[in-house]
Amino acid sequence: MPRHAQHNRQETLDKALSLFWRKGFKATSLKDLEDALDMRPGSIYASFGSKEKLFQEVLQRYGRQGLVELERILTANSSPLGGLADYLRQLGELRDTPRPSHACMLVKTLLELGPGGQSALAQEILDSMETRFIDAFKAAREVGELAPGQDPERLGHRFQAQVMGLRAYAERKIERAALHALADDMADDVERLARV
Amino acid sequence: MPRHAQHNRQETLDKALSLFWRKGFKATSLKDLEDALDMRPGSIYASFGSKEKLFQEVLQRYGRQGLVELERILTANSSPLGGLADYLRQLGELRDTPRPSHACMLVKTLLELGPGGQSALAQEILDSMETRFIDAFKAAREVGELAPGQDPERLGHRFQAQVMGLRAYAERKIERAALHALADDMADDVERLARV
DNA sequence: TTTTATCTTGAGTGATCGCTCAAATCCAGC
DNA sequence: GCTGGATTTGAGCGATCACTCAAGATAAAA
Repeated sequence: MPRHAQHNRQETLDKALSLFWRKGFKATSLKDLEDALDMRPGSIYASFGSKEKLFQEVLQRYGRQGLVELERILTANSSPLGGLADYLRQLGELRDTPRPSHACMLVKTLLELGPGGQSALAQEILDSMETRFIDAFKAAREVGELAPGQDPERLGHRFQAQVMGLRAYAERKIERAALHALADDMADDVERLARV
Repeated sequence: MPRHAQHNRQETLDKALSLFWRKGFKATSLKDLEDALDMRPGSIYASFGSKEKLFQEVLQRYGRQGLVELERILTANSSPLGGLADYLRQLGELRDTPRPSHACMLVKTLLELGPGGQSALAQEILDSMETRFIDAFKAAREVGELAPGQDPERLGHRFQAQVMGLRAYAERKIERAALHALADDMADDVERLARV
């Protein structure tokens, strides 16, 4: 009996993701979304409830993709420190590919909406990322790759701050090569943690 | 014959700075400004021209204050690398004092308004900060504090990215002590560049 | 073909946006 | 006290905001 939905939910979320990532939450108007999603306001609200709920769903999607990508890189390298270094080097290639924004959407959201309320989900996802970084440093210690005096928690916080800085830096008008150099310097420092 | 202005321009700019720094450009409405500045729309527009021009003027003020503060810390330390390390350690105290936001207003602006157009001034000021960092590293090299193999430009980019990351990190719900530890770790690394 | 449950439409809601301007207000000089 | 020129006021402008809902469109079931 039912008429089937004309829009694929995942594709629609990807279009919204691109828009929100580029313009931020407040600067993205319903009009913008109508055009990008090729949906009229009624459909958007029937599907997602509100602009805010749509944004949360988009954030979830962005976060899940980011965590998957991180996991991919870490498991592709048998060395935990090497995996973390690879992750940084890959961020150095940010400017090689067109993207809605070079900065991290989670950080953009955190800075736009403040530490409370609406950006709570962004912070949760950032916490997940950081936890994964810390786990990698713990793995490095257990494998004997990391000097025993090093604290995985502190290294994880530090790594997270570096990633946030690198990606915010990438949002500036900067040359491709300079970003590569910056990311490589950071990656080299991570690998320098390995005891020789 | 003229009636003298009722508002002090610098004090007014400071109030606007607090608001814009906390809420960002788009989320700060004229109504917010009217309340915070205790001015009616006509006065605001007579004094500053537009919301955008007011924001630019506020950015200038923020940038100048930041550059002065950086200069103060660098010149207070006879060692260039020590001065840069001090700057980082002082950022570790961000959460000890109440502020409109713990994140850097220039980075918030860059991420909110994108790399083009309206945030051009924010990028210029970030460039000035970075140039000052690079000059400090150059000074360190000339004093013989820095190993000759090190490139002041790259170190400056790296330092800038670290500061951006640290301050974005500080915007998260994080404990005071954790931010101190993070800043100290970064500062120690800068001082470790000194040849022993 | 008709029915029916679901999805989509888009004109229109009240609220708020940045902003304007004629009138009111104010104070220094006469 | 009066007057002239600068400042301040605030009602209100058109545009846009997020959002609603009655009506229309669609396709599977009867």
